[in-house]
Amino acid sequence: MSRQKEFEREEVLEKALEVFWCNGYNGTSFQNLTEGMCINRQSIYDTYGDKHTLFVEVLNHYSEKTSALLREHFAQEKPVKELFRIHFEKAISNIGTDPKSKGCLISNAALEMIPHDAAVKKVAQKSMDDLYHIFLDAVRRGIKNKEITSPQPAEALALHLVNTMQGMNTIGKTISDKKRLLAMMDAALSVLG
Amino acid sequence: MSRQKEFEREEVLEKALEVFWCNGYNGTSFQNLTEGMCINRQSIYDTYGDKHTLFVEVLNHYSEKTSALLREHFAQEKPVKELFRIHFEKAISNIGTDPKSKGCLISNAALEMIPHDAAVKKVAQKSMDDLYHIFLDAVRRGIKNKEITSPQPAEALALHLVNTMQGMNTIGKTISDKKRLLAMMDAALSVLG
DNA sequence: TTGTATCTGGAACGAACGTTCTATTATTTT
DNA sequence: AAAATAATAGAACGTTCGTTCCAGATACAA
Repeated sequence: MSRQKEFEREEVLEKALEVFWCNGYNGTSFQNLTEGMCINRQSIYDTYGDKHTLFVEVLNHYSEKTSALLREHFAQEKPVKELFRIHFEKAISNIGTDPKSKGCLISNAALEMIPHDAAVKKVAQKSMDDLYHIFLDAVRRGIKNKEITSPQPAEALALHLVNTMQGMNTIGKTISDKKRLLAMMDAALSVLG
Repeated sequence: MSRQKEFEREEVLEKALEVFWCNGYNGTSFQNLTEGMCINRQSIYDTYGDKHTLFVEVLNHYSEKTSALLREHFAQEKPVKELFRIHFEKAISNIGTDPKSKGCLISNAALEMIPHDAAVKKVAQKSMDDLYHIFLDAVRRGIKNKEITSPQPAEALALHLVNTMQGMNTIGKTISDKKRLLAMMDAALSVLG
């Protein structure tokens, strides 16, 4: 019939992700995209639609990828509290290391575009909900194992941990001292008992 | 000598604040500003300089105003844990009520403009540091009073509370269920002991 | 080979952007 | 009255934006 696609849809999507992640939505121009994605302007429109459509697809891709990784992480047969500790430590180690301190793409998009953008809000809600339920399952496991002794309900503990993650995304922009962040993490995790 | 200023510098600055708060920096056009500030385009340039200079002044103004209010709040002679509870409850009650869920202007600016904007980063760092020290003083008071029994160091507890505030700014964009947020707050505050 | 679809480069579109300039009117002090 | 500053309105600046159109080169299936 016809010529085949020469680039992998997903592969190029991740390049777009990188560009949006560095500059935000409004801060990213189409020229930034063509340069970063290494394909022609017209090919972007043909394959992904306009800028906003592309951005929403990028958000979805990012959300699904990070959720899958997180599910894998919490599927490990280790003590739940250790799994949380490892996860938070990873997040902290990214803060100072990442020279651009990009943080979480979804949170960045949420703060930049909600409440003006319904599509972005929908993705962000879904992503936040995924994160919440992964944490909630882990917390419930910890309670069942009697690892977690806090009298707080599992739902509240899970949401607290989600909140702690999101908070680190913000204060990581201005605080890069890992010792302080690790001590803070200890305090936040001490809730679990 | 000459004609007097007809508008109050600070008063109009707060109008600019409202506009930036609703739309973010990149999302705010100069036309938005002239309409929102109710003064002429040229008067803005004459009085506040260009868009970016104006924005930084707005950020500083907001930071100083909120810090002063917070200092007042924590100067009250009430149990420290109650003061924290009241403060967090206020933040939560703003989330659902505020139809635009604008959140904290500084955090929004931080996530939108850091790491590209050094001036914004500086203001955000100062603002975060102010918040931290107000919380830290309160925590220390609580420890001295033996209200706070947690073995965690005061610095870690204070940073944890700052982090919880910042986190709420993000998850408030997607979660408006106050019952869940209040339960989360209970979990976060339970760290204090 | 022919038809169909893909990729590329470049030009062009109208619109919006931040900013500057000019001209005019208004208000106050010397 | 004269001088100086403030405020207003409107036009214009050059850029950049997202988007569209076009023409030609390329690749593959029928």
